[in-house]
Amino acid sequence: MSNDAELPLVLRSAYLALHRASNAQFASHGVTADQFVLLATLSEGKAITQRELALRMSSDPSTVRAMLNLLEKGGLVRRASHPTDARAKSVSITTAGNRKFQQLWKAGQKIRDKMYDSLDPDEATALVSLLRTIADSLTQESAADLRLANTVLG
Amino acid sequence: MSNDAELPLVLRSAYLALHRASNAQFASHGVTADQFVLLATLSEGKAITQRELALRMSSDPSTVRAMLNLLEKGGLVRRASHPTDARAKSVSITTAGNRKFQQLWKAGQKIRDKMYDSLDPDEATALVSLLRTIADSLTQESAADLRLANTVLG
DNA sequence: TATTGTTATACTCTATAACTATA
DNA sequence: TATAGTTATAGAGTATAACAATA
Repeated sequence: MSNDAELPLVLRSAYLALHRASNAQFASHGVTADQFVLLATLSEGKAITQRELALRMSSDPSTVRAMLNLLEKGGLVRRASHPTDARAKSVSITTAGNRKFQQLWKAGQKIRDKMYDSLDPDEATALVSLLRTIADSLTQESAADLRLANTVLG
Repeated sequence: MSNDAELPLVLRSAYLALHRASNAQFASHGVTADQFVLLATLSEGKAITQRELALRMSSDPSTVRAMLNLLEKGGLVRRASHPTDARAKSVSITTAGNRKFQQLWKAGQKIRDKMYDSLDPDEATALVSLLRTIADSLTQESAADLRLANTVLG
């Protein structure tokens, strides 16, 4: 195995460390790390569709639905019919959900502090920027992919 | 939500993009992204215990066991009794496992290329280093944690 | 006493495919 | 024809606790 593997592997181990720490921190609140991300995505207040929610939190509609079912049971989230598109649902966070999110945000401060304290401010900025670049490189269809798609589709 | 959330969220989205791309790429080989990491960890050839395997791949013994059961069924991995510690198992990759790993390595090249091509060489180096720092900050017990443990334990 | 691994168990996230109802 | 969401279903990873064997 060449050292090309370094970046993927360390990306994985950094994320898993974050994910574990978050789950441990949120467990006593009855919420998972991924559910926290969903609540955070809704916490700005605007109602969005399930599809958009999935997109924004790097998930997929089927997974989001399973998560919403759990969160709705706990009264943290609400689904209403969409005002203009009868196919769509309009998902929003409830008052209880917002209260829960505030608690979770506090509970997670220790974790964010650990991460940011380990870096200089400019390093943190650089890291965010580099991670965004990586994420984009993996989600954008490459030129080669598009050529292939055109070939296949005729 | 303050912008403290940026780093955790972009770390998550970069990792999930990598994880999805890897799973998609490896699916036709009948292997998951996480199983690939397990095989990669064993690919250096040396037999290690399940506990050490779990540690090295940022997993836990129970999960590793479930994964080994799957991989052993496929003949990619082998468990033998440990030479000096009768409690432990000695896990190693089989010839078929190594062959599979070579295929997976090739199949994953496209993904690694996408990541590395999006960065300057020095940016890639910096990113690896920063991610390592983050991962360490989250796995090391903090001074505060240790003080707490001492208090609790008396 | 502490540690390695197993067993049993449960839950969350993930994902695909077939379906409906709308657009 | 394409899209939003549901349903059914399956599998993979995660994690905890109780246990046996061994250190």
